[in-house]
Amino acid sequence: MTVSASVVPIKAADLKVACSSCNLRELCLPMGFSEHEMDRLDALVATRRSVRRGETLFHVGDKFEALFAVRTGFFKTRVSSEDGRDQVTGFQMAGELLGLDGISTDLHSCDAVALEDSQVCVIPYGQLESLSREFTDLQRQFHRIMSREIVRDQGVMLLLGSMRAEERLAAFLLNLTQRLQARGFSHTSLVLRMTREEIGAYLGLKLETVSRGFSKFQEDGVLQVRQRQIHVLDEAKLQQLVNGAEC
Amino acid sequence: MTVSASVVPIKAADLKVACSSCNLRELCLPMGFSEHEMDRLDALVATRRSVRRGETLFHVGDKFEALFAVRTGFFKTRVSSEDGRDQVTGFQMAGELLGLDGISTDLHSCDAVALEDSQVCVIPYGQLESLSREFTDLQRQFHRIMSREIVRDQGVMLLLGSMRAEERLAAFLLNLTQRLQARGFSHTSLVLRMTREEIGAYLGLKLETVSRGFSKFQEDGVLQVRQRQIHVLDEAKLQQLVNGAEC
DNA sequence: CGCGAGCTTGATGCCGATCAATGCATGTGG
DNA sequence: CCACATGCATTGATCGGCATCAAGCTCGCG
Repeated sequence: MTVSASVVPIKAADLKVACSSCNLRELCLPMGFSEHEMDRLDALVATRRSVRRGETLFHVGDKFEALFAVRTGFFKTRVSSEDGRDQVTGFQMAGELLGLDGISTDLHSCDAVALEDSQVCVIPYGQLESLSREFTDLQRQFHRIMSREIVRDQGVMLLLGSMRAEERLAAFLLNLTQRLQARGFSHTSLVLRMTREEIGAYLGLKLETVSRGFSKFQEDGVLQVRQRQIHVLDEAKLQQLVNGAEC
Repeated sequence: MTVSASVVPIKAADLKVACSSCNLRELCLPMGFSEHEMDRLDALVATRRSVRRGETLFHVGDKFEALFAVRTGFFKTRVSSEDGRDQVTGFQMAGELLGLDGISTDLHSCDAVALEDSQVCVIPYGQLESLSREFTDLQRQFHRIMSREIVRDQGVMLLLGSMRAEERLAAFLLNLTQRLQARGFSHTSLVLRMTREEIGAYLGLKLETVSRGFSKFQEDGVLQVRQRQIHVLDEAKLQQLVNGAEC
């Protein structure tokens, strides 16, 4: 696995960035752009920022100024209730956008926490708005990304509102493998970047239930689980589990 | 295929509409616009559509062409899993926007169903995009609305993932009364537009649990419930219930 | 080596689902 | 007007899935 556990000594605000040469350009904001548009985007996305494992990219209440595109690494976003329970609202990997929640009130409404040492591209929001008034394709792509997030959220609501523990876990794993596959990784083998507890906080389950789920899947020959190393042995059955299939 | 509301006797496609004279203008898309901008928006939002109670404004898979602003009436949006379980993803009232899910793939990803006879303003999406390239305020307001939807969804995830039945119900009721209050209605008295089953499908509960919740609140002197007519007797306690308060 | 964070596994209990019966309001046709 | 059907809501009894509580276990790391 390409675990870039490399220590990031510099705070890294001035690294040269170029969407046009980024290997995520077909997944990220510039999806399908012409060369000219890509150049303009390069001017917009001028800086990167490094975030160490365990640190937050932004907190609830922070002023919103920019969106962030994950370049390397892995994040979770989370919201909390008054009495301290948190809900993980998503896990973000390379090419995915963070910070859309902040547009609404100019303040972030969730925390974004790096689950491993990560780098993000900083997209100053005011400039994105200006540029998207000029470039239809950028405007369109940006709107699609926001809408996609809304559709994703609908899926999570369906999961949380109507699925049983094992169904949720199966859906979670399939979603991860599909996104990893889109990034050129195996769709049968993955390393979880988050703890059982974080998976539980995402799926509305306790960590013990998540753990039992993994064990059950292993017994049933659906997965091979070794700590955070997961091998999908029977993808079809995993898919059946997501729907209402009995065993 | 798009049966939708085509059965409506008065197709109501040619009614004259004007955001500038709409009493929802401070809640809806044109929030805070200048007179000039309002005129341009009037040109954009040229038609209305009527939807009868029980009919759908759009279905999963319908081509996305326009957003809809609720003018009168009440809607629910819902998504369904393979095996037929549905999740209600939201309830929309006057001044709220429907259809944002469709931008992502040009196809709607949920159903929007009228819970009572309703009217919506039709906002052709292509035109909205064009106009928002010209008017910064429209662009900004539109982005805020999408972002607000994402933030709302985070709140629903928190509810579904971490709250108990009565907390969910209390949160639901408070949310409704607040939105009604913003529209000039009483915040202590409301008529539910949806069945217990629909509330349950939104909150991830069965209708019996919702019913028991109402009864419990009534016993505790928090609510007075008579069918769908609700009176909030103790708003503070309802608020406590939303947080983790033992009672 | 020993510590601690994270994980697994078992025992028990509770919340909400399920099953079932009844109540209540509205509507419809005789 | 009544008889009856229908859709929605309430309430009770029971059941089951997941939370909770409680031990150990594993592995990475100082």
